[in-house]
Amino acid sequence: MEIRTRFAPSPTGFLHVGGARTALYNYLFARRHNGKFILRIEDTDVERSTKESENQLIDALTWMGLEWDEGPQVGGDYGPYRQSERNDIYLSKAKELIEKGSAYEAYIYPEELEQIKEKLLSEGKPPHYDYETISGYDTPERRKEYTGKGNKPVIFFKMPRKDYSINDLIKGPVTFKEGAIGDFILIRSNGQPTYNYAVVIDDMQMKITHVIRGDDHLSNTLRQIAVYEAFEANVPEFAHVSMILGPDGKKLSKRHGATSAEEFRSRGYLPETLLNYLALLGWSNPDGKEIMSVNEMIESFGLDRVNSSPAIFDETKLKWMNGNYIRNANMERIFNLSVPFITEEKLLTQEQCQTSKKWLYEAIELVRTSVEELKDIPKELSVFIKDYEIEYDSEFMEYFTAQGVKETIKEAYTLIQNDDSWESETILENLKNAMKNAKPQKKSFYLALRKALTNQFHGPDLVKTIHLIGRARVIERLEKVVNL
RNA sequence: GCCCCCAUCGUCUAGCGGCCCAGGACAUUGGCCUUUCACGUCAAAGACACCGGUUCAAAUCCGGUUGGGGGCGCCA
Repeated sequence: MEIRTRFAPSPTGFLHVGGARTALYNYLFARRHNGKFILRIEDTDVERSTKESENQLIDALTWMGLEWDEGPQVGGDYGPYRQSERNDIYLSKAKELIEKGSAYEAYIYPEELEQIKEKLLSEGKPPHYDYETISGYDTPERRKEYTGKGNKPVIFFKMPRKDYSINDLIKGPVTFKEGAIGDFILIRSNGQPTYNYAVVIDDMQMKITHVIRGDDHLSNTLRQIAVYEAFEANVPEFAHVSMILGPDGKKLSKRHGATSAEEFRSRGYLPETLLNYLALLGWSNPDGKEIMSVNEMIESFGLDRVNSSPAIFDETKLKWMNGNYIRNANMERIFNLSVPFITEEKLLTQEQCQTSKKWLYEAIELVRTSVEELKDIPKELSVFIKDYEIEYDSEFMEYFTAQGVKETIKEAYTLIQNDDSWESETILENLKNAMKNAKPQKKSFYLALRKALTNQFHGPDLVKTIHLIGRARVIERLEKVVNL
């Protein structure tokens, strides 16, 4: 049988990292078994769903390379893949359930439901609806009055009184005792299906074999299997992945900082970083490998190695991993990805980036070793670009007045002035030659020189830095020190 | 209140009864490399929540306690 998984987000915001991980696991599982990965948009909540966030979701998924075989944009044999376009299906299937005696219409108002619940709660009883109570409102007069106002009846599911259990692929056996929940709504008064109903209809019709989703849906599973059974349909396998928590151990939310794939993207995270990190947040490769390509993940992915305990989202490791990927990625790609950050910071214009591409390329290649997010590239680059007022502070003077340093800098100044080639190799030669006579302590000389040129004591390779700052500015700055 | 889930270094995890006085990765600390910083590299420190069982033997199995998370919507 073909393995079919789905990722079913509701378009009510950005793509949360938890959702991204769920999508990843679904994708990996499907690919691992040569199955299909389906994207379905769960937009039954007309109030909160927006086309804009649907597009955002699709963008983020595309950015991560999580290609779906069926869904919006690509179509498929089991569409439509947007719940808002499947209303008649939900309605007709609900009618089926009514005929089977598993569901019933109710002519009740939301406020009345609320009252029932409050009353039960105040009596110390669980706030569950049941047919006996709800049908009490179903009188001929009531129907007339209710529909007279243009209302459509709400359709309730009649929850069977029995135990249910599943064998979750991650959690293991889970049993829900009889009476855990009461009757629940299938179709709202606005004609829209509720989540717990629509999911089942869709998963059934889309022939989903494995439902891999967040832990927060575990309790919902009870309702859902009841609906499957009412249709006498096969229940899919379930795999509930644990939540992602913030550093304080609470469910990861916006107050913890960046939580969406988009935010990480805009900070200069590479998609492979996010994918790799998220894969490891709850799953481990059998041979302990940590840095993995998506293909390597596909080859070794299995639900049996997905951890059942919640995980804290640790940006520290994410950052390290991104730095690692930035250093090892193709340089041309890093160049192209860096340009937007550079122009955004107004460090250089788009034109400048292209006309001095060779120079910029070299500069980025040099600073990429110390960067963890691409958004830090401009800051690192500024030392080669901006003009500095050099402060000849006491620390500088210490190095500058050290034995032989001043003379060597003078000598270097002369040699550099006569250097027309301006290649890193010749710059290095010049510096070495400059040291020959006065023989300064290497460290003092380089430190003084660096400070005189960049106003900093730390930075990337000095020779390359000199090369990148450019001959004119180097001479200009050297001139000042020499005349000190 | 009721139901469900979870519990190994600070963090992510390996471990599925003896190979574990618990292994790896990030972070931390120290060394090396180096003109500095970074990278890289080597090393150190650092955990089985607690209490009872079962067993010749438990991080691993069972029960309880505690702690954490999720759910109990005409949200998904």
